Amino acid sequence: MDQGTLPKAYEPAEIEKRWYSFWEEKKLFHADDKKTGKEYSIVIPPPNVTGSLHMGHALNNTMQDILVRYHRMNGYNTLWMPGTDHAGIATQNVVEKQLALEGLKREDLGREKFIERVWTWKAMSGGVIINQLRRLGCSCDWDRERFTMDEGLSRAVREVFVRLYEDGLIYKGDYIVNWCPRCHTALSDLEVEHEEASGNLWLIRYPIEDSDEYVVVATTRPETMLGDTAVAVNPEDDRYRHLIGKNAILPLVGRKLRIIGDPVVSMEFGTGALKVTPSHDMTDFELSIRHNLEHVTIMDYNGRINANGIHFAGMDRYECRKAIVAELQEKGYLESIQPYALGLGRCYRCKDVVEPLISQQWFVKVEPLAQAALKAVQKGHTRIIPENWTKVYYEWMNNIRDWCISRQIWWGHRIPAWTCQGCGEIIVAREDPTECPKCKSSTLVQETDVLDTWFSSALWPFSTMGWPDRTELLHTFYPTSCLVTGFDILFFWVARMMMMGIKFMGDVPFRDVYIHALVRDESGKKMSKSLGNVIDPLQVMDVYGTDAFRFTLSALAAQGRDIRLSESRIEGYRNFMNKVWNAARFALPHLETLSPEDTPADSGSLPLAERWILSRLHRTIQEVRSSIETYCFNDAAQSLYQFTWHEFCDWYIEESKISLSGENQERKQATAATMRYVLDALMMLLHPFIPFITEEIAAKIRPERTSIMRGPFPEFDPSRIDPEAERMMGILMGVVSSVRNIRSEMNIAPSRALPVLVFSFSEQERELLDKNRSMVETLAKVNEFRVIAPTQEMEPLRMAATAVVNEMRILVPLEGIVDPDAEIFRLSKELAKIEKELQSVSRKLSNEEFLAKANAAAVQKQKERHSELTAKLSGLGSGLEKMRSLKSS
RNA sequence: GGGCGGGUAGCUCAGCGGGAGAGCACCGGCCUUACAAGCCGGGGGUCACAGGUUCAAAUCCUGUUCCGCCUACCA
Repeated sequence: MDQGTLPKAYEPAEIEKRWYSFWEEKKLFHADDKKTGKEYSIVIPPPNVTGSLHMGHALNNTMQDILVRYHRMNGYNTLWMPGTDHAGIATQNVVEKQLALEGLKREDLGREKFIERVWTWKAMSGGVIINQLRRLGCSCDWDRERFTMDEGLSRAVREVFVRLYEDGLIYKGDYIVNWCPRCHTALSDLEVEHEEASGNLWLIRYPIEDSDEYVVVATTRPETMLGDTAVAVNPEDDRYRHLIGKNAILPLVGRKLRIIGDPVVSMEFGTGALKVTPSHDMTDFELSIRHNLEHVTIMDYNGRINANGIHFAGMDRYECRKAIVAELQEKGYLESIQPYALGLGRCYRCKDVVEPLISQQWFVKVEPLAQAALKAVQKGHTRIIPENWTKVYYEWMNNIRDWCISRQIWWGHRIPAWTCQGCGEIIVAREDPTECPKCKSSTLVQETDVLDTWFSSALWPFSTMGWPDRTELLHTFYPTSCLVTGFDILFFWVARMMMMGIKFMGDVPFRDVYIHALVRDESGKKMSKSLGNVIDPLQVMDVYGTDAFRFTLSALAAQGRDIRLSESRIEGYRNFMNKVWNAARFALPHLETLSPEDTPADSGSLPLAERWILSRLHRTIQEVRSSIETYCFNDAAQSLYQFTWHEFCDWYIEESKISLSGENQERKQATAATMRYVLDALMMLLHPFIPFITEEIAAKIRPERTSIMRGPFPEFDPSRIDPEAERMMGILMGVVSSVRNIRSEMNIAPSRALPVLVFSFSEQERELLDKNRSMVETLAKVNEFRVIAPTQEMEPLRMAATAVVNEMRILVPLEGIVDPDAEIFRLSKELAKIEKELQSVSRKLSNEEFLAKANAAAVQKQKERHSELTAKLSGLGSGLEKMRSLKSS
């Protein structure tokens, strides 16, 4: 309670550090393995070990922390499972870059040494992002931290692979895949990023065998013609129908190409004739299966032309393109070149242009898994929030293609499959086999490929809890309560967790999936290093503090809309932290006289301001609770901001100064008790959003309490809702505001006290004003406050400014203070506004249909408005008239 | 090509059937001892455009247009 030492401005750095280590030390993040019946659990979307905290992480984890802290405060046994992802390609790339600095390639080390090197790297740098999450205030159960490559999780991966294989859901074969010539690995469809690029459409003449005719094909990749094995046209196409069944001759190469008819060929595009390159194009590959076409591979894994490429062999793909075009031109095969915007596929890791290539890969047959995952959402076992994403989810699940899970890299879970050198048998096993079960040969060669990183991530909700063992943890916390994630990994990750969870746990992995927005820069662009538009969350936290940052993210996180983050917004919420801090600085010294058990009395026996603030507080409690429970974090943040600043600080604290500095001990006590109660509740309400500052203040409010992390979160108490108090405070605040307005518009110095005269028809109102006169006097700086019934003579007031509140007429005598022109101007402006409003209300009320069809409450409301506006109009109107007549006399 | 989201105050965005809101910026006045990172007051918007439904539309429906994102085998 040493308010003297509280700095004037909130200084987050030391406080954040101190509280975080306190929480960890006291094990306050710990979840109990044992089931209590009231459980809440979230598994973190594991960030890449190579990662550094970016805005996406910050948003994602702030929301999780809000949910987790909220539930923990509400008495739930709450688990937030943390960990990191081994991020195959990304991590391998990082370490390879490091090696490159030493002039080495991974091949120079060999597989084993290289992997050792990656582990060393992980030990040194893998904890960075975890500590950054701590910095953000995340209340994860750190003792349980997992890594997708650790022993337990690797066992889960292996178990899943074997079972899927045994169930016939994993197969190996030669298929066309997306190949990254830079990373030397296959990529799944999802790992290819599509972008538009400017290129050309080359039109090439293919002569028809035994004729003078030729057919013109269109291509964006002329070099692939070396691998053509057919020409396809649409069977409906009158231009080409007669050619189907004939042969074309591949220019430069001389190979005979069958001309086939297939409906995939679009008649509108290009020339309507398609060159078919089964080994280097997805569509063509499928055509080749349908029409039983030969495969000619012309490119190697480095993107260079191989021996099938006649004299182009050895060239790089782009070099070859140039050479081919030149030769086609020279020999008269090139019909024309048209500029064309084409879709380019790039590797999501290294951004190199992906080549479709045929190679031997492992696949998961996903359709049955996807159908189950789809049904689970349809049946409501998992809710997707906001709902519109369910449609996207269905769409994808229905059009899903088999998942290529093998990657030709070294860092990852090695595929548990062996080929017997003796008989060729493929062995897939949980334990490393020593001999072939078929021919007993002991020369077994393990698959060199590793699994797609997302394969292990797909198991995350149960592998982290100890599966395949039936652990108590799984029993207690699976299915998890909620998954919080961005839509960018809906397919990569969420969909696959659904499939695997249902398959291996027999239940969905989470009850809710909350999909939040993306954080973009001010102009709406995705933040990326290459664009140079990233705002670094760590820097933001350094400058403005973690709480301010978290509150900003919460306040901006409206469902279904991306966040454009601007620094001024963060600054605004930093100011809010300061406001909270100073409210506490004000309040704390006044709470010293209270005993620990003092609480506000029942609302019936409290002074008006106390009844009012308690009523407002409980409305806020209700709003915050329901907003968090519906994932409307921005609404919760807004309610809290509004209540704290514009009700508690602007009005209640200001008003409390009167009673706190007064002589009435009982009144003083009531105010202090209420203030402590409200401030304390406010810290609890704010805690999930801004955990540090609230802990610090809460500890000063009640030093006997060690932490508010375990709650209790304030309960809504309907008996505190007091519409009458709200109405009466509304009147008083209206009077104060109108006097302040007159003062400001009339250019009267704030230091100058004013006399005020109020005419009210209502005895109850007069009593209210009379009883609370000190509030008006203090807050509006009034030195003489008279409240009278309108029957009494108003004449003594020769010149006064007029305001109307709730049918009360408020007069501020201005004689000798100010130029009447100013008042005439002010009133005219105000009257114009009211007239316009009154017009629209009158129009409604004179509309028979409105009266007949609108609901009663709406009509009643308009009637009330009408009388209020009429009173205002007449009050201000007569003020204006008087001002005018005084002026002219 | 298909799908989704969005166009509301100078900027960033809430609101999504009955009186146009917030933060920042702007204008005027205040160092009123919790806070100048503050206090008090103020100005500012045919809610993209056009139709329709309704007693009533920023809010619901249809169309147009512009922007963003996702997805796709038109080479």
